[in-house]
Amino acid sequence: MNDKKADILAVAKAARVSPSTVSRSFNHPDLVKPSTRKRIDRAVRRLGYIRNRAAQTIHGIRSGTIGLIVPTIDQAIFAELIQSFSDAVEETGFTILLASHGYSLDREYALTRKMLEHRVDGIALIGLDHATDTYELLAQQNTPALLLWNYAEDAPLPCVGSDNYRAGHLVGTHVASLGHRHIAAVFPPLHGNDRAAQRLQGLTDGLRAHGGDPDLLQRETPYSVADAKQAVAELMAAPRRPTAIVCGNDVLAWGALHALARLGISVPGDVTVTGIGDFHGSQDFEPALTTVRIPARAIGARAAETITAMITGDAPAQSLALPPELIIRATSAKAPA
Amino acid sequence: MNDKKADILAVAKAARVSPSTVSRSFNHPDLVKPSTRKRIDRAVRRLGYIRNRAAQTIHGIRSGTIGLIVPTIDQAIFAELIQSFSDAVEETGFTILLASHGYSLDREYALTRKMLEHRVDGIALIGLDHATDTYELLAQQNTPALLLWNYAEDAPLPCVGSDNYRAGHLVGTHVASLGHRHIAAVFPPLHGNDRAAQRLQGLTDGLRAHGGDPDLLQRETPYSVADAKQAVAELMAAPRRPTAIVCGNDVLAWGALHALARLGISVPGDVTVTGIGDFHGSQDFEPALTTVRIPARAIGARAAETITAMITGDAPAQSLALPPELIIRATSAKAPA
DNA sequence: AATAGTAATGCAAATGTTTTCATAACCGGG
DNA sequence: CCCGGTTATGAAAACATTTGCATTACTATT
Repeated sequence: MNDKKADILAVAKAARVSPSTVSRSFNHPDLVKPSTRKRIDRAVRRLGYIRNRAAQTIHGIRSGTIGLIVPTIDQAIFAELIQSFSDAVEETGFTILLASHGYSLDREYALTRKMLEHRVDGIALIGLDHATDTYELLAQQNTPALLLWNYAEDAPLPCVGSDNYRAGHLVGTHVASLGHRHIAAVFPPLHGNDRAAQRLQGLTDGLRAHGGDPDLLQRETPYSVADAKQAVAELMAAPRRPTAIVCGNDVLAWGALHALARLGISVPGDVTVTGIGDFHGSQDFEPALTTVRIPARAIGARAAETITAMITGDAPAQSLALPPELIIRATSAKAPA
Repeated sequence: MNDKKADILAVAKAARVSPSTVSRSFNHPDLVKPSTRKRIDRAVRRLGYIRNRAAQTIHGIRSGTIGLIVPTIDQAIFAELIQSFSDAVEETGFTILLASHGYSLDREYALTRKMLEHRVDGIALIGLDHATDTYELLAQQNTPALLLWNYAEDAPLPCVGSDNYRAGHLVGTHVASLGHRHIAAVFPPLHGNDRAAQRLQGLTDGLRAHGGDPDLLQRETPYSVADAKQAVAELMAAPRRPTAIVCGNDVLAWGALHALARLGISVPGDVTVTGIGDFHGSQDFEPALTTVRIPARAIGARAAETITAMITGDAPAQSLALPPELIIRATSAKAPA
């Protein structure tokens, strides 16, 4: 109704008390007499007053926001992570300031700055690999910061996530132990994506660890079912077909599976396919996908706990490893003779 | 380095100018002499000063944030929408304050309040169906508000999206025109989800419009591949099998397709399957999914344009309809005789 | 060299809260 | 009825900026 937005002074006047009392009635209700509190509440409702967090924030009071900077939102797995992080964080009253940088570490730096301008109470980044500027900025501003998704003992900041090297290693040994020797790796671009790079490294080490020196064909593919499908179709058209296709993530694996279905190639009879991630849907794919489970929901939830604890100072910053787990389903089998 | 965070006064002192000049050097650089600007910049860098948007905001300056409240993030289609909205919005310098309410309109109201406390410059909600409290709040605070995803002429606020009734209608007439008479509708829960409800209504109207009174079996299923797969498996075990399964969205359709693959039922030979949404991956599914395209990316981008225009006052608020489009691929065919 | 005009800067008030300290109101006991 | 002790409230300073107005410093013109 009123053109000007109601402020605490207007409420005070309407309730015939001082601004201080109104403020107290919000922040320390027990300090104000129930009857006046009621009067204030009525005034608040009548004027449609909404507290101004910006004004509180300049008093050193927490802004109630946590910055979350991700490479991209539009990916099954990050969506799941963001969801669980956001849920857990909201429970403690925080709101998320979200931004995505599209795998550019420079943009990530700029976004981090912007988050700090907004005086977020904490900030979470995906992965371990960030611009040194970003690390310096975070260190200097001493805003609680947390790395999500990856885990490494020697990370420069506390981190909550899975060891992606280990995830790759798990599929490497699995595939090698099934006797596969001609293997194609279908991975997303490695640039600015430490997760993928580590998985690939783990994979090759895992394959080698099992003895022999398997023939590993590497194939870089954008993150999409369509691209993976296309890539695998080409792969199978080549003279020397791989007997196993290991994919950098489940989406790529889905693409591979569709390509093979289209070509009438039997999975896992003729070729083995594996993913990494265990996204929604992989379990119920036909055939069900063998993959490595990265516990996205758990990571989001635990990360939220960790960062809120860092903010409130309730607990010291503490890294947390949520181990990946090999899940053998119906797309992997012994290599054909 | 410094324990206390640097403020504009510290910068002013370090650059031996007044705070006003520092402020101006940020906001109206043309008003300050290049040489002093340089001096200030050096001081800023040396002290690691970061502007405090909270302090600016209480001057009526925009907060530079836009609130986005969605039912859930962890869904292919919303993730895509959030991504494109966020990209477009970031381009104009805004940052997104994100929250999800899990299909509870009460929580949505509470979140809206919280966003207003943060003094977002604008606020976007998904769908047309909201608590009257929410509408009143928005009206009273006269914060620019926008409804995303759905389109309706008579919406109580400007909206940018697709007509979901029409989307349902498109598949209804398509399926009916193929001669199907025994049809199963696999839809998510309708409660608090006007999109799904409108699609279903459109579907039944579309089916009827084509003459005859087809036998429509309705089946409510949570939003997941697993649940849909299960539901369709049960559906096909029943004595009287449907010849077409129309799904409320593509994820459900994927589940249906997997169930049918598992049962060895031919698609589209024995049964037709349709989705709604045209998510990433539907095109490359094997067989490729017949669906209705809801242009999520376009909606996000146009919505971002619209709301930033509302905020800056550059253009009057304007609803925008992005029409859904029937995409016939490989999962739909004439009903078997 | 004085002056007008402009460019650059500083001063101080204002923004919407919270909080410390001070004061006023109240309550029961002597 | 007064007094000590709570309990409830108010006044004013503080928070980190921006901005209108005033002032100072230049520049160019006469």
